[in-house]
Amino acid sequence: MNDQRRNGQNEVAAGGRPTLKTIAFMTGLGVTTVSRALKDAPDIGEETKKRVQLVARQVGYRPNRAGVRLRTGKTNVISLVLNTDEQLMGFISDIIYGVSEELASSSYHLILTPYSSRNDPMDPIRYVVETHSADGIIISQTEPNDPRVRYLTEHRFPFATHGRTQTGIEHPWHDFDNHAFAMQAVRALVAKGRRRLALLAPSPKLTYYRHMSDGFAEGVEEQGCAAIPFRDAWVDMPVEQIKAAATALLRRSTPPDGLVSGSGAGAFALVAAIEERGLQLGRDIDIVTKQSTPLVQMFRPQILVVNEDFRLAGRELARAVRASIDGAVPASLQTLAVPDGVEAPRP
Amino acid sequence: MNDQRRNGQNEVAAGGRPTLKTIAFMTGLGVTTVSRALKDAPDIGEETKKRVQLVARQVGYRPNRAGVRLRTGKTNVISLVLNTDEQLMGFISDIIYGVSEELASSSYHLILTPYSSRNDPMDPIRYVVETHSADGIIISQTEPNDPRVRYLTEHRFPFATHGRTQTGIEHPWHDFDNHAFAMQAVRALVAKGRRRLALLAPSPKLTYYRHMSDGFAEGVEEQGCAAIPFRDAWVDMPVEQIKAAATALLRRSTPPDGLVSGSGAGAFALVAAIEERGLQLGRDIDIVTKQSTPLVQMFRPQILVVNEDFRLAGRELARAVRASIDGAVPASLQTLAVPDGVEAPRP
DNA sequence: AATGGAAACTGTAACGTTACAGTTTTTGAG
DNA sequence: CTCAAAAACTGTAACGTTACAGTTTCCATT
Repeated sequence: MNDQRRNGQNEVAAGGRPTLKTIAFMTGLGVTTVSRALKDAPDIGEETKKRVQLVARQVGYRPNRAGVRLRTGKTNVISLVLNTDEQLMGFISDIIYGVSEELASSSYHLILTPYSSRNDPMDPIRYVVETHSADGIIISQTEPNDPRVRYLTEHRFPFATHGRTQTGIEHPWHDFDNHAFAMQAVRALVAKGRRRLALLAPSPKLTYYRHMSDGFAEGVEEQGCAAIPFRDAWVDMPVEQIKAAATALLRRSTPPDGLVSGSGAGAFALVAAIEERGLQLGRDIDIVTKQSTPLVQMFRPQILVVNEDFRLAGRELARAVRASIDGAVPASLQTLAVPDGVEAPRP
Repeated sequence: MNDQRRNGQNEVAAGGRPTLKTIAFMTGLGVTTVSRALKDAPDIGEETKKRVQLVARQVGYRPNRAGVRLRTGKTNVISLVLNTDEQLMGFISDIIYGVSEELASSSYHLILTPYSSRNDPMDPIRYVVETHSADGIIISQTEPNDPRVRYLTEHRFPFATHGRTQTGIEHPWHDFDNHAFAMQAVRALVAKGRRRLALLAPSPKLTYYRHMSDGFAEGVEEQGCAAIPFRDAWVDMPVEQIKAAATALLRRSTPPDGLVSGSGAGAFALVAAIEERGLQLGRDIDIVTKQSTPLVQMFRPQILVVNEDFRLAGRELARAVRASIDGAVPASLQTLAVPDGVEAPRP
């Protein structure tokens, strides 16, 4: 606390952590030389570099982030912007873990920037850009005409999105091929003899709503079967509501005999509605669902699943922002995860 | 990039964000005065404070974090240390959201410090303390004799734990009363006429394993019914394994007629095993489970649930570290969430 | 009119780092 | 032997902030 003695030449940084000054004193070199030696600059002698690096390791030197940040403006931070109103979105933790995994081997720290739907989704974005509290941003829940993408592009602020946009802007993104998923799902259901299909899609304001809906429509067209509209239900609403909508759907005079669910949680609601109605999975009706954890599948082995790997998404997103920060061109930072195909029911 | 013109007096910070210097120039005051005026110091005139604060608002001044951090040593960051190997731990995102909520109104940023079980759980802790990359730490998965708690206490580094310890150290924590949960569960099952009970508990190395097991034992004793050991299965293992263990349990010559599950995911595995065996929930057997999302309950309305609020946990933990950083005594920063009681089956 | 002291304000230095513009030493070409 | 140039190294300043030690101004008291 009260560090009385001023150690003029600051030898070993009385008690505190070692700094460049500490190493400079120990090696008899200048602070600048030490700094440059540690970053392997070309104008420092080989022998000197070795010596400096050895001493740095011995004293456990770690550059002071505040010093670097103040001097260079680089924060070494990546911000993950999240909507904290999400219910039940368990996969968020997988994305976070994926991002963490990818950043672990780098000098980047991961910072979470939350926002609530009650506020403007632009708020957290503006905050990060204006205060420069990170070098790059990862955003999710991308919309076709996403103002965040426009803003970040205009401000030349590095970012990557989970999901594509239709802004016409070339930006870094990672996405799951929901078009392919829906088509595969339709084909798998038709292969099981199902002819009247319905899709539990994502919220219409998100970009991938179109992808999945289009894939579904294309599959139905290709297979020549019927598409039954699934009204007023999206994968990201509370499961009770999905269940209610599914119950209504099954009560129709001509109910579907095949369902496609855009999320694992949604599948639970569908199964619940189906069984409450006295129907039997695999006999009267079939479900193909996306899943990120084997929960549904373990529970109802008859269910058909397509796996979506959110950890991978996290890794790809982190990789993309990093490259973007390093100046890579956006077009080279777009990756699409292609689904493995529909997994057959378990024995 | 190449900012040629040196603006000696730095009026409005050529293009960049405003700093104290900017405001000093605009008000004709000294930088020190501006700094002190903004933090409402006693030796600045009222009139001056008003003027400075007005100008600061007008130009959108935000203190530069790197500057503050370098000068004062305060990072304004709180680190949440997470094990990224966790499978299926959807509630993690709720804790994160809770922490975020609590920090949103403060100057703190939330940073995630991940680690893998393949490494030493001490690594991330040491990293944060040694590099001082945060002012406080939140840790979870607390063990009875947790070395992290010892280390942080020895280093006088502010922290809060999700779960208690048996270290004898007074430290800030938040916990759910798992003892009470287990007792309530037993009573509810007995009230339904169940007499042979088994508990799906957490991993024995975690502190709350004892709490839950003891509560269960006490309830069984109180109600004078039988406890059947649930071997080799814990709530945090893959659901397939839990299901397998549950299946084995139900095959015993004297199977349980009442089950207590320490997690919502675990309950799914139990239901799966029960139904696969041809038993019917609510008729042949009952389950009481903790849940953080209404997934299980919506799916099987017969199930009895006790709610655990992880957002609340996140908020309490954030509050505790914050207070700890501000110098509050640990004993005043310990909160126990008492369960609301067993929720009756839905109609 | 002198003086003590409170109130209001300010300049300097320092936190740890790196860009820049040198300076010294060594090397080798002529 | 000179001298230019390359190699190796260094000091200063600055990033934005705040602690500290002043300094100035003004007013009440003697």
